[in-house]
Formats: sequence, C-alpha cells, structure tokens
Amino acid sequence: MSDIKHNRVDIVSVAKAANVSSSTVSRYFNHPELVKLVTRRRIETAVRKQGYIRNRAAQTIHGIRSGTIGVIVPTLDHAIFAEVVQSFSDTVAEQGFTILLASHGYDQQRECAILRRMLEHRVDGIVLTGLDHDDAVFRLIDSQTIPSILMWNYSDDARYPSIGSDNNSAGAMIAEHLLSQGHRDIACMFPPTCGNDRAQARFSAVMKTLTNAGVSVSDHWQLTTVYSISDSKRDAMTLLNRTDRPTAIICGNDILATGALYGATAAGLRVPDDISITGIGDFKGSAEIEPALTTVRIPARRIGHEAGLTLSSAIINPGSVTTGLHCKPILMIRSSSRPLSRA
Amino acid sequence: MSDIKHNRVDIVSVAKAANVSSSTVSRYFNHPELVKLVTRRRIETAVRKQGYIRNRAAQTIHGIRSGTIGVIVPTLDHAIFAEVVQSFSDTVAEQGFTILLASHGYDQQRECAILRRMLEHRVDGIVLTGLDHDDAVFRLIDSQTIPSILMWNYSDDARYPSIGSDNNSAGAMIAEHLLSQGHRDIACMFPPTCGNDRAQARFSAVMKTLTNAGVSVSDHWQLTTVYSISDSKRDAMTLLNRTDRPTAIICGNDILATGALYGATAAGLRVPDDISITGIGDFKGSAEIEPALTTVRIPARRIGHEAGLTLSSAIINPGSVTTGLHCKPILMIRSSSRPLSRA
DNA sequence: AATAGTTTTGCAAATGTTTTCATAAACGGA
DNA sequence: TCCGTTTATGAAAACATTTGCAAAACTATT
Repeated sequence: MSDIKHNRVDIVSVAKAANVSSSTVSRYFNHPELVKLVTRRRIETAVRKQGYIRNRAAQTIHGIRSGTIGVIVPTLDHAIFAEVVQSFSDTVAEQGFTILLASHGYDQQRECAILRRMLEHRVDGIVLTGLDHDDAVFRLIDSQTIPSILMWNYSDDARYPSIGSDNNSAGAMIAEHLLSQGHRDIACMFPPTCGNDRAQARFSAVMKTLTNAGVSVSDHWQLTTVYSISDSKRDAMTLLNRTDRPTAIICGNDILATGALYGATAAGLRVPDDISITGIGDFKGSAEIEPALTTVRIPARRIGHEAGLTLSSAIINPGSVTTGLHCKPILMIRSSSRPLSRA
Repeated sequence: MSDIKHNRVDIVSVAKAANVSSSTVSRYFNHPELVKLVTRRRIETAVRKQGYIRNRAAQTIHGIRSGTIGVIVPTLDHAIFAEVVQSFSDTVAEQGFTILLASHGYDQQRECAILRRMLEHRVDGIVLTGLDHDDAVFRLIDSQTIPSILMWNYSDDARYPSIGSDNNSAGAMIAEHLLSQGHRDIACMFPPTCGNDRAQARFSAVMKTLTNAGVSVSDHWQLTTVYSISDSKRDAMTLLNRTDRPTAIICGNDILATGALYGATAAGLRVPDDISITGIGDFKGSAEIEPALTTVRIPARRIGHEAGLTLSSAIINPGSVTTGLHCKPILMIRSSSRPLSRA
C-alpha cells in the first residue's frame, strides 16, 4: 500500500518526495497560507503516499504546546468521575487537546508520582480532582508554569481556581430539607472521610446544620460505610432492625443511599412512609430507582464542561486570569423522603 | 524557592550547576550505575535545586518509547467502560505507561481522527474497543509499526489480537438459561445495534438460540431501546400493560434490565413470579438490586487487566507474538428469573 | 527591459535529549 | 615506577522538527 513503510518516514523524506525542502513541508502544516498552491498539492500527495504522520514530540521540544492535558482522578470506578472526565475530555477535544488520564486510588503518594510523569510529558495543563492535595503536589505545579485547576469541588479560597460544587452547601441543603420536613431523629451514613475532602465537607455541613437546629445525632446513628451497595444495605438493615429507629437517614452519596433503600425494604419498611432516605450526587439511575431518590445533584457534566472551557482557554491565552466557578448543587426532591406525619 | 524558575531548566543547566557535562546527567537518569557515587550526589542536588523535570518529548524523538498508550473507547458514561479503562490503566501504570484517553461516542469518523492524533503523539501502543472499526482505522494502524489490541470483545478471527468476552456466547447463555427454565413467550429489549458490534452479536445469538429451540419472537416483542433506565422503564411498562404478555424479557444489558425491572414493578407485576427479566453485563449494583438481577457477567476488570498485561508486554518485547484471550462470560443466576410454573 | 515590490522557498541554527566513541583518571600487579 | 585494565567522563553527532533570515522567483510598474 504505502510506498515506504516501516523505514522512517519523516518530514525530510516527504520533502524529498515532493521535491522541496523540509522547511516548506513544515510550513505546509503550520502556516499553509505561506506556501504556494501547487507546492501544497505536491506535498499533499507525498504525505499521502508515504503515510506520513507528524511527530508532536519533535514539535514539543520547540516550546510548542504538546496538545495534552493531564487529568488526575481518584478513580474511574465511581460512575460520577467517569462522567465528569467524559465531558471534560469532549470539551477540550474540540480545542484539539487529548487527555492523559491517570487515577491514584486516593493515594497521595501516588498522585505526586503521576503528576511528575505528566509533567515529564510536558502536558499543557493539569486538572486535579478535589481541593486537598499533598503539599508536594502543589509545590511541583507551582514550580512549573502551566495552568492548573481543581475540578469537582468548589471553594473560593482554594489553592488554584476550582470548578465544581461546594460540598458544604450540598450537605447543608439536604439536612435542611429533612429538617423542614419535620425530621428530628436522623441517622447519618457516610463513607470514611480520611483523604476524601468531599465526604468530609458534606458530613461536617450536615452535622453543623443539624446541630444548629438543635438536633443531635447519637453515636450509634453515625455510620461509616465504605462505598458499596452491599455494605450499605447490610449496615442500613442492622440500623433499622434496632428498636430505636430514626425517621430519616442522610447518606453521604447516592450509592450508600441506594443500599440503604434496599436495606430498608429488606427490613420490611416502606420508604418514604416508614423512613425517609436521601443521597447526595444524583447519580445515573437515582431518578429511576423505586422510590425515586431525593438527593442533591452535583452537576457532573456541567462541571466537566466548564472545567474544560476554563482550562483550555487558560492554555490558549496564557496571559488571561483564570477564575474558579461554582456549579451550584441542586436539591432534587423526589419520592424517597416525605414530611414526617405527626403522630 | 527554586533557584532558577521559569527560565529554561534543562539537562544542560543542571549539568552546569553540577559541574559535569550533559552526557553525565543523561547517564545519571538512564544508567545511574555508570556514574560515580559522588557525581551522582552532586547531580542529585542540582536537579532538586533547579526543580528539573525530564523532557520525554526530547527522549521520544530518539526513538525511545513515549511511555504512553492510546486508549479509544466509545464513551466513559457507561460504568462498564469506565471500569475496564480503570483496570487497564492501573495495570499498565505499573509498567510505567500513562494512557492517552479519548472517546468517540460511536462515531467512526471521529475514531479515525482520534487515532491519528494519538499516532502524532507517538503512543507506544493502541487499544480499541470492540471488533468493528472503520477500514481507515485499520489501515492507519497497519501503516505504523506499533502493537494494537482490541479490547472488550473476543473473536478468534479478529483483525488484531482481541481480549474480551464473546458476546455471542453471552447472548446464547442467557437465552439457553431462560429456555431451560421453560420460558417460551420471550420478549427482547436491545439497544440500537448499528455501529455497536457487541449489541449486535448478543442480539443475533439470542435470536438464533431461540429460533433453534423453536421459539419465535414476534415483532412487537422485539423492542429497540436506547441505553437509559428511564426509556427502558417506559418501554417495559408499555409492553407489559398489553394483554398478551411474555413470561420473560431478555435485555441486551443490565441498564435496560434495571429499567425493565422498574417498569414491571410499576406495571404491578412481581419479578420473578409474574415475569422473569435478565440482563447482560453484570454491572455494579446488579447483584444488589431488588430482586438481584440474573445476568451474564462480562468480566470487565479482568479484561482490562489482561489487556494491559498483553499490550505492555507486546511493547516491551517487540519481537514476541501477541495473542488474544477469551475472558469467558459467566452466567449469574440470581433472583430476577425463575422456572416457569406450568399452569 | 529594467526596477521595485511581493511572494515563495531554502539554508542553517536551534530545540533537549541520547548515544557512540574517545579520552582521562584511577587502580592493581609486576 | 611503569604498564595494562577498568571505570568515569566529555565531545560531538544524531534525532525530527521549527523558524529567522536571506536568496530566489515571480508580478507589476514604468
């Protein structure tokens, strides 16, 4: 098929075939308006014939952008991160960027190593997930000159521009919702908060809101449950089979809430008549589950999209100032919660 | 903090600071055993002081591996692809590779453009999702000299080594399961099959198995439903509210099955007593849903892992022959299906 | 046909590394 | 002390590009 195949086809072999200098071929790609039409044609043919593909590595060492953006997430296993990565990737792809993706599994050590590797690849920008990172991570980025943003969470005093939702608001919103429905006997089920600033913020906002309203949550109603439907189902069952039973459970995310929903059903309770259950996140499927889950939507697609826009424009116009953006969480009142009927 | 900051810190500035030649610094990184301990120390200090980070782009133009693998998926929005990408990424990360990830949204045109961009980045290997791709995609890869594999599906006559599950088996397994339970009035709910060889293979295997058993599926029991819980819930309700009702629904994937489960509940039917519903995929949560879903597990984590092992070893030992691997689907009989009680 | 102006092209230097080859330094044995 | 090894280092070429500058090739104007 192709004339020359595995023997190096580079800009000079193309140049030779097209009977021009390599400079002209380079210009053909980078400033086509500077090369005469007929020459362009000749080069085009040679490129096609040889199957030439430009070498971005060689461009990059001239200080030209690599066209890659490093994206570091804790994991892709949670549907929600996959969604945010997807929309980020789609958005920056439109500007010609490709993402270098890696996940650290909540290991700060590993995050730093990954970041280093990405910098070696001379990514044009960096996206980190969440607000909290090892100081070494921040120092490393500071020592470079590339734009970086924090995606997923929002805080106006974050170390870099942050684009995402304020998990404090999210936690407060859901707690207020249940309070406004008259609930006072409230249990909480949250994932382990260490190294997870999101869960941490949600949890503390929930507790603060409840405390401010004069509601206290006794210790045995504070469940710590790993991110898994089966575990949360089990824990919810245990909780609900006790004689003292809350009228509502606030779950730290929709996965836990889904498990809790199943657990309540398995314990013979009806949701929301016997107990209200709420999530945070509004994952795919949360609206369709029976009963549809009351939750706080963290607008993942929007966050990914806005982050993509912000970062790519920061890369393209290096002078411009980059600001964060709060993608507000949205209370989604559905069927898994209802006002407490006063007995 | 760092001495020299935004002014080019490269191998020669490090060399100068350490009072050695740039060759020695290069060796320090690539063959440390060749440089004397005290020199190593000096270089180490200089590197730290200047915050030097190696430039892989510059290495790559020497024919050295870029350390990147291009991964092209249809989308990350389906939890299942996210999972396979996650385990692939983890596996190759151990060998020092980082993935360049992009999704094409089932658009063959776009897949080709993405591939081209990845080749420009001189990825060391390519992973495509599924067996079917535009001929231009195959030609492009053929014209290069890098290893490529097809992930997710398996077929022994695929164009490149394929690592994944045979969707024909998966479809046949689930159909046989329902037949063995005595079902004869069976409806099918599948996603649109165009450009989706997986769905296509599952569907045709199901139909073939049923036909061979003398069971025919009338047209209005063949539903085409997009990948969405709410759509499949709606379609299932419509189907089940008719007077002629199947005793089982075979769904093309677990998302459709989940929606169908909800739809059945909403239509006032009990699963599996009134109707059996099955999925394919065994997504996260399928085991925990009420009732737990009978499905065929496509072992996503295993596929990602095996694909990672295979591709990275193909990259590291260029001579070796790369073979595909069938990660067999596994029938997971749970509570959403049961033998038909003969009336 | 000569000139001035414009467009197109090529030469050569530069980019940040690696690697081959050569040389210098250190070492051990006689 | 000298010689032959071994070990450590540096000089320079190579890698695939881009780009500033200057030369060449056109065009238009007189």
